[in-house]
Amino acid sequence: MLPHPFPEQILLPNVLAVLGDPIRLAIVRELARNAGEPMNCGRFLDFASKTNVSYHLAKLREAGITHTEAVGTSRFTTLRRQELDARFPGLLDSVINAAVSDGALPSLEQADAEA
Amino acid sequence: MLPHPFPEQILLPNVLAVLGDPIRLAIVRELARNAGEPMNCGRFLDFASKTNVSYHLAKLREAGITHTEAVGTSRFTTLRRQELDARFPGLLDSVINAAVSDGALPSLEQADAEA
DNA sequence: TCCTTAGTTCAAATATCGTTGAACAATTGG
DNA sequence: CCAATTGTTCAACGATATTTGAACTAAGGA
Repeated sequence: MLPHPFPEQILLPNVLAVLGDPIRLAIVRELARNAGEPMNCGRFLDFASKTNVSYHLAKLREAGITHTEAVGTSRFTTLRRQELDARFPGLLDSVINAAVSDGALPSLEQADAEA
Repeated sequence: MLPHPFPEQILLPNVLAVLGDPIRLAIVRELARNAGEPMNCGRFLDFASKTNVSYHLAKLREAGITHTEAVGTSRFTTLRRQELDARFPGLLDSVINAAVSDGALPSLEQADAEA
């Protein structure tokens, strides 16, 4: 459907550069928080505008960090955990762990707890 | 001497963004290859021009990834391993491991073997 | 069919980044 | 003192990246 890089096309410098943005890091943390549950674009509207979230999700997908699938009018995004782990062992875990304990990143935790 | 951020000033998005550059990643890999041995700026001239290496080393230092100390006319740079490990456990290791097995990055391995 | 929902695409503006050469400072050695 | 070595700083340029609003597509429901 949407273009996704093959595992061998996923490049370390690009992955790091794409993760090196607060909004994208917040999205990745949110994707990891309830691992496996696919999330649509609207899930991240607290982080940025609709059009901007779309831009950042495209960056994540093009870097090979996420997988996005169209279902109806929605697009469900998940982390490409296994592929990233195979290509760069331990990298995603350590980034997520660091991001989870980073109070400076935008978060949905609180809003979620209230729901 | 030169300005270095304190550990609590080292920010995850910035660390990732700074690591997300092929030249800086090659420098970090080189610093890690013979861990502990401080290296001067000239050590990296195969990666970029003198002025450009200086620029990238400053980025690494300002992000808190490296420590640079002036000795005579040279400046010796090392990785801030312990501080980074304490702040972001496993991150540096996984990045270095991934970088080591990345044939696309510029390398000094061959030149070194001949020496 | 019409309207709403979900998200993308485009062009434009701004900002930031990477690279270069020239000029500079500081230390070392003859 | 003079010259070579080591590396930084500066201004400039070109290339990317981020952000925005407006226009657009596609699917679903009333």
